[in-house]
Amino acid sequence: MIALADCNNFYVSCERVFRPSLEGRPVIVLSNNDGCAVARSNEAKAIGIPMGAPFHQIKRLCGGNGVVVFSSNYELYGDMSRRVVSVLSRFAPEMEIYSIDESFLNLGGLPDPLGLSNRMRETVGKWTGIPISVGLGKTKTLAKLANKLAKKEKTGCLQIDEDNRDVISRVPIEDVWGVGRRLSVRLRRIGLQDAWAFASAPSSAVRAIGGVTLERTQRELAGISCLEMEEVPQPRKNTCCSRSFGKPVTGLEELEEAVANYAVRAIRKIRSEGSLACGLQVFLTTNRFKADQPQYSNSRTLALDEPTDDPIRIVGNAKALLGSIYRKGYAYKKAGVLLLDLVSGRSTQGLLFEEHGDGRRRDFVNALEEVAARYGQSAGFLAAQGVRRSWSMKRESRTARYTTCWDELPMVG
DNA sequence: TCTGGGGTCCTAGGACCC
DNA sequence: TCTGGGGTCCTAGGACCC
Repeated sequence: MIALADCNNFYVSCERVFRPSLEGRPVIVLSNNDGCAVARSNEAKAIGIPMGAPFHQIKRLCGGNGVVVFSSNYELYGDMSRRVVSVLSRFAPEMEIYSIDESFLNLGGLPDPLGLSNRMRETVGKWTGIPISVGLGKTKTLAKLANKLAKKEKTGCLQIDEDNRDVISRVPIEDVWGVGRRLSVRLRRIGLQDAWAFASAPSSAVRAIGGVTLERTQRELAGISCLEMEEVPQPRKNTCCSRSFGKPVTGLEELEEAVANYAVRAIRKIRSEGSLACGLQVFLTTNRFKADQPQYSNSRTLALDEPTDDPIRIVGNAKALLGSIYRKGYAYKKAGVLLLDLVSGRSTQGLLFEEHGDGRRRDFVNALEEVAARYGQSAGFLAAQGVRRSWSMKRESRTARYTTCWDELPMVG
Protein backbone atom coordinates (compact mmCIF):
# COMPACT_ATOMS: atom_id res chain seq x y z
CA MET A 1 0.00 0.00 0.00
CA ILE A 2 1.36 3.41 -1.04
CA ALA A 3 0.48 6.58 0.88
CA LEU A 4 0.81 10.09 -0.46
CA ALA A 5 1.11 12.68 2.30
CA ASP A 6 0.49 16.16 0.94
CA CYS A 7 0.53 19.39 2.94
CA ASN A 8 -2.65 21.46 2.64
CA ASN A 9 -2.11 24.86 0.98
CA PHE A 10 1.50 24.46 2.06
CA TYR A 11 2.96 27.99 1.81
CA VAL A 12 -0.14 29.51 3.41
CA SER A 13 0.02 26.94 6.20
CA CYS A 14 3.68 27.81 6.85
CA GLU A 15 2.77 31.47 7.26
CA ARG A 16 -0.10 30.60 9.56
CA VAL A 17 2.12 28.62 11.91
CA PHE A 18 3.76 31.89 12.94
CA ARG A 19 0.63 34.05 12.56
CA PRO A 20 -2.15 31.92 14.09
CA SER A 21 -4.55 34.86 13.87
CA LEU A 22 -4.71 34.19 10.12
CA GLU A 23 -6.58 30.94 10.75
CA GLY A 24 -10.00 31.14 9.09
CA ARG A 25 -9.07 34.21 7.05
CA PRO A 26 -8.36 34.37 3.31
CA VAL A 27 -4.58 34.29 2.72
CA ILE A 28 -2.50 33.99 -0.43
CA VAL A 29 1.22 33.70 -1.15
CA LEU A 30 2.71 35.21 -4.30
CA SER A 31 5.41 33.85 -6.61
CA ASN A 32 8.77 35.56 -7.05
CA ASN A 33 8.61 39.21 -8.00
CA ASP A 34 5.17 39.26 -6.35
CA GLY A 35 3.87 38.03 -9.70
CA CYS A 36 1.17 35.36 -9.32
CA ALA A 37 -0.83 33.70 -6.56
CA VAL A 38 0.83 30.31 -6.03
CA ALA A 39 -0.79 29.28 -2.75
CA ARG A 40 -4.28 30.02 -1.50
CA SER A 41 -6.06 29.24 1.73
CA ASN A 42 -9.47 27.54 1.42
CA GLU A 43 -11.11 30.89 2.17
CA ALA A 44 -9.16 32.52 -0.67
CA LYS A 45 -10.20 29.71 -3.03
CA ALA A 46 -13.82 30.24 -2.00
CA ILE A 47 -13.60 33.91 -2.95
CA GLY A 48 -12.68 32.76 -6.44
CA ILE A 49 -8.95 33.48 -6.66
CA PRO A 50 -7.64 31.06 -9.28
CA MET A 51 -4.32 29.23 -8.95
CA GLY A 52 -1.58 31.15 -10.73
CA ALA A 53 -3.63 34.33 -11.12
CA PRO A 54 -1.44 37.38 -11.84
CA PHE A 55 -1.60 39.55 -8.75
CA HIS A 56 -2.32 42.77 -10.63
CA GLN A 57 -5.49 41.14 -11.96
CA ILE A 58 -6.80 40.11 -8.54
CA LYS A 59 -5.56 43.04 -6.49
CA ARG A 60 -9.02 44.61 -6.22
CA LEU A 61 -10.69 41.30 -5.46
CA CYS A 62 -8.17 40.80 -2.65
CA GLY A 63 -8.57 44.30 -1.27
CA GLY A 64 -12.33 44.07 -1.26
CA ASN A 65 -12.34 40.80 0.67
CA GLY A 66 -9.62 41.48 3.21
CA VAL A 67 -7.26 38.90 1.72
CA VAL A 68 -3.89 38.82 3.47
CA VAL A 69 -1.11 38.77 0.84
CA PHE A 70 2.46 37.53 1.35
CA SER A 71 5.54 37.47 -0.83
CA SER A 72 7.11 34.03 -0.93
CA ASN A 73 9.56 33.10 1.80
CA TYR A 74 11.33 30.04 0.43
CA GLU A 75 13.75 29.79 3.30
CA LEU A 76 10.87 29.33 5.70
CA TYR A 77 9.01 26.88 3.44
CA GLY A 78 12.14 24.82 2.84
CA ASP A 79 12.80 24.50 6.55
CA MET A 80 9.18 23.66 7.41
CA SER A 81 9.26 21.04 4.66
CA ARG A 82 12.31 19.38 6.25
CA ARG A 83 10.44 19.26 9.56
CA VAL A 84 7.37 17.62 8.03
CA VAL A 85 9.57 15.07 6.25
CA SER A 86 11.40 14.19 9.44
CA VAL A 87 8.10 13.46 11.21
CA LEU A 88 6.71 11.44 8.29
CA SER A 89 9.84 9.34 8.05
CA ARG A 90 9.08 7.82 11.46
CA PHE A 91 6.02 6.11 10.07
CA ALA A 92 7.35 4.07 7.16
CA PRO A 93 10.54 2.22 6.36
CA GLU A 94 10.52 3.42 2.76
CA MET A 95 9.82 6.98 1.68
CA GLU A 96 10.23 9.19 -1.37
CA ILE A 97 10.32 12.97 -1.01
CA TYR A 98 8.45 13.95 -4.15
CA SER A 99 8.26 17.73 -3.84
CA ILE A 100 8.51 20.48 -1.25
CA ASP A 101 5.08 19.53 0.14
CA GLU A 102 4.51 15.90 -0.87
CA SER A 103 6.01 12.54 0.07
CA PHE A 104 5.18 8.98 -0.93
CA LEU A 105 5.43 6.37 1.82
CA ASN A 106 5.46 2.62 1.31
CA LEU A 107 3.14 1.17 3.95
CA GLY A 108 3.31 -2.30 2.38
CA GLY A 109 3.15 -5.03 5.03
CA LEU A 110 2.18 -2.68 7.84
CA PRO A 111 -1.11 -3.39 9.63
CA ASP A 112 -4.04 -0.97 9.34
CA PRO A 113 -2.65 1.58 6.86
CA LEU A 114 -5.66 3.84 7.24
CA GLY A 115 -5.33 4.02 11.03
CA LEU A 116 -1.59 4.64 10.63
CA SER A 117 -2.29 7.46 8.19
CA ASN A 118 -4.63 9.10 10.65
CA ARG A 119 -1.98 8.94 13.38
CA MET A 120 0.57 10.34 10.92
CA ARG A 121 -1.71 13.25 10.15
CA GLU A 122 -2.28 14.00 13.80
CA THR A 123 1.41 13.84 14.67
CA VAL A 124 2.56 16.08 11.82
CA GLY A 125 -0.12 18.59 12.79
CA LYS A 126 0.87 18.54 16.44
CA TRP A 127 4.64 18.66 15.96
CA THR A 128 4.97 21.06 13.03
CA GLY A 129 1.66 22.94 12.88
CA ILE A 130 1.17 21.96 9.24
CA PRO A 131 -2.12 20.26 8.25
CA ILE A 132 -1.74 17.37 5.80
CA SER A 133 -3.98 15.03 3.81
CA VAL A 134 -3.13 11.41 3.10
CA GLY A 135 -4.24 9.34 0.11
CA LEU A 136 -3.85 5.57 0.03
CA GLY A 137 -3.79 3.21 -2.93
CA LYS A 138 -2.02 0.23 -4.45
CA THR A 139 0.01 2.46 -6.79
CA LYS A 140 1.38 5.99 -6.71
CA THR A 141 -1.25 7.18 -9.16
CA LEU A 142 -4.07 5.73 -7.04
CA ALA A 143 -2.57 7.30 -3.91
CA LYS A 144 -2.49 10.63 -5.73
CA LEU A 145 -6.10 10.21 -6.75
CA ALA A 146 -7.13 9.33 -3.20
CA ASN A 147 -5.29 12.36 -1.91
CA LYS A 148 -7.09 14.62 -4.35
CA LEU A 149 -10.45 13.29 -3.19
CA ALA A 150 -9.46 13.50 0.47
CA LYS A 151 -8.70 17.19 -0.04
CA LYS A 152 -11.83 17.88 -2.03
CA GLU A 153 -14.11 16.14 0.42
CA LYS A 154 -12.13 17.22 3.48
CA THR A 155 -11.87 13.72 4.91
CA GLY A 156 -8.20 13.97 5.85
CA CYS A 157 -7.31 10.39 4.95
CA LEU A 158 -8.82 8.28 2.19
CA GLN A 159 -8.09 4.93 0.58
CA ILE A 160 -9.05 4.03 -3.00
CA ASP A 161 -9.07 0.53 -4.42
CA GLU A 162 -8.69 0.08 -8.15
CA ASP A 163 -12.06 -1.66 -8.51
CA ASN A 164 -14.03 1.02 -6.69
CA ARG A 165 -16.03 2.30 -9.61
CA ASP A 166 -18.28 4.64 -7.61
CA VAL A 167 -15.37 6.58 -6.21
CA ILE A 168 -13.04 6.57 -9.22
CA SER A 169 -15.73 7.70 -11.63
CA ARG A 170 -16.27 10.79 -9.48
CA VAL A 171 -12.83 12.09 -10.48
CA PRO A 172 -12.79 14.19 -13.67
CA ILE A 173 -10.14 13.14 -16.18
CA GLU A 174 -8.02 16.27 -15.76
CA ASP A 175 -7.58 15.49 -12.06
CA VAL A 176 -5.64 12.31 -12.86
CA TRP A 177 -1.91 12.62 -12.14
CA GLY A 178 -0.14 12.72 -15.51
CA VAL A 179 -3.11 14.06 -17.45
CA GLY A 180 -2.69 17.77 -18.01
CA ARG A 181 -4.65 20.37 -19.90
CA ARG A 182 -3.81 19.22 -23.42
CA LEU A 183 -4.27 15.52 -22.89
CA SER A 184 -7.53 15.92 -20.98
CA VAL A 185 -9.05 17.79 -23.93
CA ARG A 186 -8.05 15.03 -26.33
CA LEU A 187 -9.24 12.29 -23.98
CA ARG A 188 -12.59 13.98 -23.50
CA ARG A 189 -12.92 14.20 -27.27
CA ILE A 190 -12.91 10.40 -27.51
CA GLY A 191 -15.46 10.17 -24.73
CA LEU A 192 -13.26 9.60 -21.69
CA GLN A 193 -14.62 12.09 -19.18
CA ASP A 194 -13.58 10.61 -15.85
CA ALA A 195 -10.86 8.51 -14.27
CA TRP A 196 -12.90 5.30 -14.43
CA ALA A 197 -13.70 5.65 -18.14
CA PHE A 198 -10.03 6.35 -18.79
CA ALA A 199 -8.85 3.37 -16.76
CA SER A 200 -11.15 0.97 -18.62
CA ALA A 201 -10.58 2.33 -22.15
CA PRO A 202 -8.66 0.25 -24.75
CA SER A 203 -4.96 0.82 -24.13
CA SER A 204 -4.26 1.25 -27.86
CA ALA A 205 -6.47 4.35 -27.91
CA VAL A 206 -4.74 5.75 -24.84
CA ARG A 207 -1.32 5.06 -26.31
CA ALA A 208 -2.22 6.76 -29.57
CA ILE A 209 -3.01 9.94 -27.68
CA GLY A 210 -0.34 10.07 -25.00
CA GLY A 211 2.30 7.50 -25.84
CA VAL A 212 3.87 5.12 -23.39
CA THR A 213 3.76 7.69 -20.59
CA LEU A 214 -0.01 7.93 -20.62
CA GLU A 215 -0.36 4.17 -20.97
CA ARG A 216 1.66 3.79 -17.78
CA THR A 217 -0.74 6.16 -16.03
CA GLN A 218 -3.65 4.06 -17.23
CA ARG A 219 -2.10 0.85 -15.89
CA GLU A 220 -1.34 2.50 -12.57
CA LEU A 221 -5.02 3.42 -12.23
CA ALA A 222 -5.86 -0.23 -12.73
CA GLY A 223 -3.61 -1.14 -9.83
CA ILE A 224 -0.59 -2.28 -11.86
CA SER A 225 2.47 -0.51 -10.52
CA CYS A 226 4.60 1.17 -13.22
CA LEU A 227 6.21 3.96 -11.20
CA GLU A 228 8.69 2.74 -8.62
CA MET A 229 9.45 4.46 -5.33
CA GLU A 230 12.68 6.45 -5.55
CA GLU A 231 14.09 6.56 -2.07
CA VAL A 232 17.38 8.09 -3.15
CA PRO A 233 16.86 11.02 -5.48
CA GLN A 234 18.53 10.55 -8.85
CA PRO A 235 21.32 13.03 -9.40
CA ARG A 236 20.14 16.04 -11.32
CA LYS A 237 21.06 16.21 -15.00
CA ASN A 238 20.75 19.95 -15.46
CA THR A 239 20.12 22.90 -13.24
CA CYS A 240 18.86 26.36 -13.93
CA CYS A 241 18.77 29.69 -12.18
CA SER A 242 16.64 32.40 -13.71
CA ARG A 243 14.66 35.36 -12.45
CA SER A 244 12.40 38.04 -13.81
CA PHE A 245 13.74 41.49 -13.11
CA GLY A 246 12.04 43.87 -10.71
CA LYS A 247 12.05 46.45 -13.54
CA PRO A 248 12.80 46.28 -17.28
CA VAL A 249 16.55 46.20 -17.95
CA THR A 250 18.08 47.62 -21.13
CA GLY A 251 21.84 47.92 -20.55
CA LEU A 252 24.37 45.15 -21.08
CA GLU A 253 26.19 45.92 -17.85
CA GLU A 254 23.15 45.39 -15.67
CA LEU A 255 22.35 42.17 -17.51
CA GLU A 256 25.91 40.97 -16.97
CA GLU A 257 25.55 41.59 -13.26
CA ALA A 258 22.30 39.66 -13.09
CA VAL A 259 23.67 36.76 -15.15
CA ALA A 260 26.79 36.63 -12.96
CA ASN A 261 24.59 36.35 -9.88
CA TYR A 262 22.44 33.60 -11.42
CA ALA A 263 25.59 31.73 -12.45
CA VAL A 264 26.92 31.90 -8.90
CA ARG A 265 23.64 30.60 -7.48
CA ALA A 266 23.53 27.75 -9.98
CA ILE A 267 27.14 26.86 -9.14
CA ARG A 268 26.28 26.75 -5.42
CA LYS A 269 23.52 24.25 -6.17
CA ILE A 270 25.80 21.87 -8.01
CA ARG A 271 28.68 22.31 -5.54
CA SER A 272 26.36 21.33 -2.70
CA GLU A 273 25.57 18.13 -4.59
CA GLY A 274 29.17 17.42 -5.53
CA SER A 275 28.54 17.74 -9.26
CA LEU A 276 30.44 19.37 -12.09
CA ALA A 277 28.99 20.97 -15.22
CA CYS A 278 30.04 19.96 -18.72
CA GLY A 279 28.19 22.76 -20.43
CA LEU A 280 26.34 25.97 -19.89
CA GLN A 281 23.58 27.98 -21.48
CA VAL A 282 22.58 31.60 -21.10
CA PHE A 283 19.23 33.00 -22.21
CA LEU A 284 17.47 36.31 -22.09
CA THR A 285 14.05 37.52 -23.11
CA THR A 286 11.85 40.60 -23.27
CA ASN A 287 8.40 40.74 -21.67
CA ARG A 288 6.19 38.43 -23.74
CA PHE A 289 3.02 39.94 -22.26
CA LYS A 290 3.76 43.35 -23.77
CA ALA A 291 2.62 42.70 -27.32
CA ASP A 292 3.07 46.35 -28.28
CA GLN A 293 6.79 46.37 -27.46
CA PRO A 294 9.51 44.94 -29.70
CA GLN A 295 10.17 41.33 -28.70
CA TYR A 296 13.45 39.47 -28.66
CA SER A 297 14.64 36.35 -26.95
CA ASN A 298 17.66 34.20 -27.56
CA SER A 299 19.93 31.65 -25.95
CA ARG A 300 23.36 30.23 -26.56
CA THR A 301 25.02 27.08 -25.33
CA LEU A 302 28.68 26.31 -24.74
CA ALA A 303 30.31 22.93 -24.18
CA LEU A 304 33.09 23.22 -21.60
CA ASP A 305 36.34 21.46 -22.37
CA GLU A 306 36.51 20.04 -18.86
CA PRO A 307 33.76 19.50 -16.24
CA THR A 308 33.95 22.31 -13.72
CA ASP A 309 32.35 23.95 -10.68
CA ASP A 310 34.64 26.98 -10.75
CA PRO A 311 32.48 30.12 -10.44
CA ILE A 312 35.16 32.32 -12.01
CA ARG A 313 35.29 30.22 -15.17
CA ILE A 314 31.52 29.85 -15.36
CA VAL A 315 30.86 33.54 -14.78
CA GLY A 316 33.45 34.50 -17.42
CA ASN A 317 31.91 32.16 -19.97
CA ALA A 318 28.38 33.22 -19.07
CA LYS A 319 29.26 36.86 -19.69
CA ALA A 320 30.77 36.00 -23.06
CA LEU A 321 27.64 34.05 -24.06
CA LEU A 322 25.41 36.89 -22.91
CA GLY A 323 27.44 39.40 -24.93
CA SER A 324 26.97 37.30 -28.06
CA ILE A 325 23.17 37.26 -27.82
CA TYR A 326 22.59 40.73 -26.37
CA ARG A 327 20.93 43.19 -28.74
CA LYS A 328 20.69 46.88 -27.98
CA GLY A 329 17.36 48.64 -27.81
CA TYR A 330 15.18 46.07 -26.07
CA ALA A 331 13.63 46.18 -22.61
CA TYR A 332 14.59 42.83 -21.08
CA LYS A 333 12.40 41.14 -18.50
CA LYS A 334 14.21 37.96 -17.64
CA ALA A 335 17.51 36.15 -18.01
CA GLY A 336 18.89 32.86 -16.80
CA VAL A 337 21.81 30.46 -16.64
CA LEU A 338 21.60 26.70 -17.11
CA LEU A 339 24.36 24.29 -16.12
CA LEU A 340 24.14 21.24 -18.37
CA ASP A 341 25.19 17.59 -18.40
CA LEU A 342 26.07 17.46 -14.72
CA VAL A 343 28.47 14.69 -13.73
CA SER A 344 29.66 13.44 -10.38
CA GLY A 345 32.75 15.26 -9.12
CA ARG A 346 34.29 11.95 -8.14
CA SER A 347 34.83 10.62 -11.63
CA THR A 348 35.85 13.37 -13.98
CA GLN A 349 37.55 13.19 -17.28
CA GLY A 350 40.52 15.52 -17.56
CA LEU A 351 42.03 17.12 -20.63
CA LEU A 352 44.28 15.25 -22.98
CA PHE A 353 46.79 17.99 -23.79
CA GLU A 354 46.62 20.57 -21.04
CA GLU A 355 45.93 20.84 -17.37
CA HIS A 356 43.19 23.00 -15.91
CA GLY A 357 42.00 23.63 -12.39
CA ASP A 358 45.17 24.77 -10.65
CA GLY A 359 45.30 24.31 -6.89
CA ARG A 360 45.69 27.95 -5.88
CA ARG A 361 42.59 28.94 -7.84
CA ARG A 362 40.65 26.13 -6.18
CA ASP A 363 41.76 27.25 -2.72
CA PHE A 364 40.77 30.82 -3.48
CA VAL A 365 37.29 29.85 -4.69
CA ASN A 366 36.74 27.60 -1.69
CA ALA A 367 37.79 30.37 0.68
CA LEU A 368 35.44 32.81 -1.01
CA GLU A 369 32.51 30.42 -0.75
CA GLU A 370 33.34 29.77 2.89
CA VAL A 371 33.32 33.50 3.67
CA ALA A 372 29.98 33.98 1.91
CA ALA A 373 28.48 31.01 3.72
CA ARG A 374 29.68 32.09 7.15
CA TYR A 375 29.36 35.87 7.06
CA GLY A 376 26.68 36.39 4.42
CA GLN A 377 26.55 37.10 0.71
CA SER A 378 27.76 40.65 1.11
CA ALA A 379 30.94 39.58 2.90
CA GLY A 380 32.52 38.03 -0.19
CA PHE A 381 31.45 37.96 -3.82
CA LEU A 382 32.80 38.37 -7.33
CA ALA A 383 33.06 41.92 -8.63
CA ALA A 384 31.10 40.76 -11.67
CA GLN A 385 28.05 40.32 -9.42
CA GLY A 386 27.86 44.08 -8.91
CA VAL A 387 26.89 46.07 -5.85
CA ARG A 388 23.75 48.02 -6.70
CA ARG A 389 21.74 45.21 -8.26
CA SER A 390 18.99 47.56 -9.34
CA TRP A 391 17.41 44.72 -11.38
CA SER A 392 16.67 42.67 -8.24
CA MET A 393 13.23 41.12 -7.96
CA LYS A 394 10.44 42.59 -5.93
CA ARG A 395 9.40 40.94 -2.70
CA GLU A 396 7.49 43.56 -0.81
CA SER A 397 5.65 41.60 1.84
CA ARG A 398 7.95 38.79 2.86
CA THR A 399 7.63 37.54 6.43
CA ALA A 400 10.63 36.86 8.68
CA ARG A 401 12.83 33.79 8.23
CA TYR A 402 11.56 32.57 11.60
CA THR A 403 13.39 29.27 11.67
CA THR A 404 16.64 29.79 9.78
CA CYS A 405 18.00 33.19 10.73
CA TRP A 406 19.12 34.21 14.24
CA ASP A 407 18.10 37.84 13.79
CA GLU A 408 14.60 36.93 12.75
CA LEU A 409 13.51 34.42 15.37
CA PRO A 410 9.93 35.01 16.52
CA MET A 411 9.70 36.79 19.91
CA VAL A 412 7.46 35.48 22.64
CA GLY A 413 6.12 37.87 25.27
C1' DT B 1 2.60 49.71 -13.34
C1' DC B 2 1.89 44.81 -12.50
C1' DT B 3 2.07 38.10 -15.54
C1' DG B 4 7.18 32.61 -11.25
C1' DG B 5 10.81 29.17 -11.21
C1' DG B 6 12.68 24.60 -11.61
C1' DG B 7 12.53 20.18 -13.19
C1' DT B 8 11.66 15.38 -16.09
C1' DC B 9 10.59 12.36 -19.98
C1' DC B 10 9.35 11.25 -24.74
C1' DT B 11 9.19 11.81 -29.74
C1' DA B 12 10.09 13.42 -34.31
C1' DG B 13 13.18 14.89 -37.46
C1' DG B 14 17.69 16.11 -39.21
C1' DA B 15 22.58 15.13 -39.82
C1' DC B 16 25.67 11.87 -40.33
C1' DC B 17 27.78 7.10 -40.73
C1' DC B 18 28.62 2.61 -43.42
C1' DT C 1 11.82 5.71 -65.97
C1' DC C 2 14.58 4.62 -62.32
C1' DT C 3 17.38 6.56 -56.41
C1' DG C 4 18.54 1.11 -50.29
C1' DG C 5 18.71 -0.28 -45.75
C1' DG C 6 20.13 0.11 -41.24
C1' DG C 7 22.03 2.46 -37.75
C1' DT C 8 23.46 6.48 -34.02
C1' DC C 9 23.41 10.91 -32.03
C1' DC C 10 21.68 15.39 -31.21
C1' DT C 11 18.23 18.96 -30.73
C1' DA C 12 13.88 21.17 -30.46
C1' DG C 13 9.49 20.99 -29.02
C1' DG C 14 5.68 19.19 -26.54
C1' DA C 15 3.78 17.16 -22.68
C1' DC C 16 3.70 16.71 -17.80
C1' DC C 17 4.80 17.71 -12.62
C1' DC C 18 5.31 20.79 -8.28
